[in-house]
Amino acid sequence: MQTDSALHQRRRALTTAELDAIPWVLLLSPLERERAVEDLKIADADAGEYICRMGRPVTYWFGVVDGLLKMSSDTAEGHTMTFTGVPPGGWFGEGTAMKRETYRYNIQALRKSRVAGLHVDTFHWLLDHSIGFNRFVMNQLNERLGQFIGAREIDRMTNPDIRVARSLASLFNPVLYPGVGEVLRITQQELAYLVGLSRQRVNEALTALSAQGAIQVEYGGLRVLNLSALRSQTSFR
DNA sequence: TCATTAAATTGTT
DNA sequence: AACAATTTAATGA
Repeated sequence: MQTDSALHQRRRALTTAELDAIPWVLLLSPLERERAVEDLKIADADAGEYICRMGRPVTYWFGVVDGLLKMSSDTAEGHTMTFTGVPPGGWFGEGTAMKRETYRYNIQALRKSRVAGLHVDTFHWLLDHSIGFNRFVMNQLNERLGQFIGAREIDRMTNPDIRVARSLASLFNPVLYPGVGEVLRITQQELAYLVGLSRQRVNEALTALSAQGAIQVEYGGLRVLNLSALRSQTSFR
């Protein structure tokens, strides 16, 4: 398996198309943008590869350009609990980057992904100079707080159909993951890993949601037809 | 560009 | 966990 230091060695500069996939770049002034873009690096991560690990010092603020990542944490009992998936357009680690602490979770690529990184020093420089950037980060923190509260409720749900629906809804969050759009590229196997269910059970849940008209199942992805229906999924069995 | 083949993903038991 | 059916990606003429 590749280590995150190997990831560092495979960095390169970004193409314009990749820059377009980064939601906060447009919020910067030309000067700020120049400095940020200069520092931005991108790397390909293979499936299963770690982007960052718990306890390691924060060196980068990361974002997903393409692919799908898994955010998880190792508990004291030795178990691994999955927090959430991170689809394209998602940036994470701003809380720990601000405090220059160590990562509080593991980030692992669920499939081959392209990950962008901004050095913490540049992250702080932007916080000190750019109002647009501050707005983005604040909005990000606020939105994620809401998502984590929602995630606690999801964990309490025993009904798999609801768990799948609510987890899907958070992956389709347009504020946190603007790169997703109408169709989320995710296989049923990947979703199963995220939700912690078998692929069969996920498939069953997706069929049910599809029958309700909330989503449309496609090959290698899912299309949202009714996001609020996914969010407000309650017990019906 | 098209046809063939391999690989990935899905639906079902 | 295993299977067949379907879809996509890769290959090479």
